[in-house]
Amino acid sequence: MAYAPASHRRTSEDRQQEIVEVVLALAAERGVEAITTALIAERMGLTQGAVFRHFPNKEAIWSAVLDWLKLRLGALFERVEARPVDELERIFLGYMAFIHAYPAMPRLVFSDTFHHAYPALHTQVRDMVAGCEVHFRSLIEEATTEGEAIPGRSAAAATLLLASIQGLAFQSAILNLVDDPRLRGPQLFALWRSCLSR
Amino acid sequence: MAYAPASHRRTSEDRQQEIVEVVLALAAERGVEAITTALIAERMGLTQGAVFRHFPNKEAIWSAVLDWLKLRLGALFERVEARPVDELERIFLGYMAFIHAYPAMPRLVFSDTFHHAYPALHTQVRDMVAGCEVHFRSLIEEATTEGEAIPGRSAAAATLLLASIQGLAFQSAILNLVDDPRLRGPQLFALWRSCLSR
DNA sequence: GCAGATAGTAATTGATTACTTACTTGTATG
DNA sequence: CATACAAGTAAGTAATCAATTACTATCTGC
Repeated sequence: MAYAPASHRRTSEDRQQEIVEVVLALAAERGVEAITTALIAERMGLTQGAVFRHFPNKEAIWSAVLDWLKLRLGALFERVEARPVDELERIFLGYMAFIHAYPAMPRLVFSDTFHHAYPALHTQVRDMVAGCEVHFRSLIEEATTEGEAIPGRSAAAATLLLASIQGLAFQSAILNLVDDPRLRGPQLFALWRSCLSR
Repeated sequence: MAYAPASHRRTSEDRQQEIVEVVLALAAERGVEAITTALIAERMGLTQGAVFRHFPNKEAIWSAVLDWLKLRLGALFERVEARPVDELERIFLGYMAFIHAYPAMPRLVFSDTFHHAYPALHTQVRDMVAGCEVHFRSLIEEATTEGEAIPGRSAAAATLLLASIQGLAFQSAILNLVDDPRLRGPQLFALWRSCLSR
């Protein structure tokens, strides 16, 4: 009777992907806090209860969103440039572009609420960030062996690079203090690079 | 009958200060999300309704907490060192100490929830951060005129310094990835400084 | 074409939480 | 000492929201 037409009926797999997309869009538009199962359903043209046909609970939704983000961000870390410093610049600029395209990511990652509500997801995020720093450090050490960076600075340099990414993400996605982080990227990376080799 | 003894009765001014302290402690222990008026009251040995004798609503509580943080952080920006780079180092290390002492600050400031729920407070935080960057930049320009920094880098250098503070605050207060940011401070500042003067 | 299985609805539930209201007690002051 | 006010209680309210339940329509494989 008041049922949606047949075309509205999709597989659970499709709906799961759709929910992830809707959550990313809603987080970008209205923030992480605003995301309720009712709002997700409304965006999809479904009723609130239908959401729970595709995910057992809200934590599972966040987990799927996190998986999606990890997949996308993970692609950024596949080696492209031969020279390690070029590779670091590519990743840095890629991060800026990602933050710009998906403000939901920093908003989710910076959400204290999120980390307290879902300890398992908190651990995932922490491991992701820690892994990123390790990757930076190994690239910097590679640069050191090639004579492009002076020795003994790789740990601090990796921390500085990672922290500056996070700080810019905060200023962009949370504070709306910088409209497009991509514009700041090249200048900032150049400055960071100057403290590597001198 | 079940009333608290006379000693428990205090002035509203005292209670306001007490509520701010309790909120800071609760945010440090259990995160920003966990803070409810019932929990605040419990910590003070009062009933939940009593909280609203001292603040008209929850936004006013957050506003008072923010005022307290601004007062404390503001003190950090009073000029102490003669040489601008020393002054920058003092502020940087002071920030690390503040983050360590009051994890509630980054948790509040990074909270997307907070910024969406209270636009007026969001603006205050944004202005605080923007002001901090301006202050950094003017100190760096001062260093430039004294020949301690090469020209044309003040804006990027200020952004890099501020962003690295914010990134470390995130790693410390949200991710629990670094136990004591004060230990990382000197090394990071030294690295940042090296890119000022080349 | 029929028998599951599955995606959907509609309504409800139970927990949480900011805020209110009516009343009570302590305290300072003239 | 009386009294007015300020700080507190106790109970309740209205709204929100994740999750459940009982039922229904649609698709798919045999």
